Amino acid sequence: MAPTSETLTAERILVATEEVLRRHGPAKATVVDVARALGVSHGSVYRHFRTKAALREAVTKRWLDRTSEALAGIAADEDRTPEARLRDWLASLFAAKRRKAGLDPELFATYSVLAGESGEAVAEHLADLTGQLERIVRAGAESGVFTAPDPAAAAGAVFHATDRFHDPCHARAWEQPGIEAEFEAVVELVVRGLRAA
Amino acid sequence: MAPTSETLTAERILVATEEVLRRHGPAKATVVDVARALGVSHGSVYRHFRTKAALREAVTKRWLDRTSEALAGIAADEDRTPEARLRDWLASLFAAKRRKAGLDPELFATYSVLAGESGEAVAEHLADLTGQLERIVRAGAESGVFTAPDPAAAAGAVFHATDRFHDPCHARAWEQPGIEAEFEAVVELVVRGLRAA
DNA sequence: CAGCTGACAGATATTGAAATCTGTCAGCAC
DNA sequence: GTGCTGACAGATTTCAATATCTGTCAGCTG
Repeated sequence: MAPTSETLTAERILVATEEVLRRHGPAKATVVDVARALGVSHGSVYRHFRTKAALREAVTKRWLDRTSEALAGIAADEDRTPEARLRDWLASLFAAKRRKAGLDPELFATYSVLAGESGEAVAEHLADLTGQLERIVRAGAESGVFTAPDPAAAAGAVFHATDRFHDPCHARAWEQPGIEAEFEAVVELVVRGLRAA
Repeated sequence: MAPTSETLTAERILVATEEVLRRHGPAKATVVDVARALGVSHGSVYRHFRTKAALREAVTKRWLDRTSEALAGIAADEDRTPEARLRDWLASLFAAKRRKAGLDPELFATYSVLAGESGEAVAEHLADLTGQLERIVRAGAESGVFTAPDPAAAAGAVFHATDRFHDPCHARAWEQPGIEAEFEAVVELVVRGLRAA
């Protein structure tokens, strides 16, 4: 790593940390590695992040936020019907997770470990995602195509019912044949459950 | 362990293995330990189980079968409505898992590890459970209270939609406050999804 | 003085030698 | 003969010594 002479910023540290995690994996990535990659002493890294855990959590947050952004657009697209948005949102979430897990399993495993450590960042991320779902469910309830006395609870139920297709602990199942059909069947069941009686 | 002079049977070995697993955990339980507990040489254990993996799989199978049996009664109770049976079945499965995980977390973790190793036994167990669900769904479809063109697929969807409440990888969530409400919301969504349109 | 360095203490990880385990099998005992 | 033993080879695990890492801070540098 060329020790560039730019100012050392939190941003540059995060980029370098991602690279170190990609190369070494979560167990072997050290703060010293990150400092070495940046051509600085490891003491300097601690000037920007109080602990190694904080650094890892910041990296995790960036990674999770990237997923949320792509989905926010679908949730907010008021031109489409709530059911179409819901199906698209769930399919996009599943596709994104599956693609990441399939393309670079080691990196995905790395981030899964990080996510397991970063309770706070993950909780925020999940709240963000169910918030997006709630927006769709609420739109459906208001236009009368969904029945949902409590849109927040219904959004949570939809999210949990599709856990198998977005929770990293099920990543191995995403490569199995027939997973697409399983996904379609669950989405069908969930959408039917939301529809106005 | 008293070296009883009874004949060495597969059954006795399995009981001893469960005890060793309970005491030592999955990582440290050895075939030598099992033999020592029985007061025999470890060569004798290999007379009944070809490999350590086979022994562990047999123990896992017994454990899984115990869960299935309790639920089979609910699924087969033709005197009750399909919806009542379905709700009861799902609640019983969740309650059983939660109780086991909460009562003795280490033992539960032990069996979760074993289950992760024993692909074959687990696949059979899952097929058994979805078979029970299919029986309930089919009864509902035949009596007209459920709409399910493909009862097997619908049963699979119900099972996967409730993954969060029976898959061991979610065990930590089962202790959190509000999990009961989450469960109720998902079951409600699923039951509504099955009901005749 | 603002930002960085590098040495330090205590905690954690690595390493390689020694101990234990898995799976086999020739032979003992009943 | 049937069922068990115990020694064995190769693989795996343990353990303690060694090395590295985390987090701090006094002091250097520009």
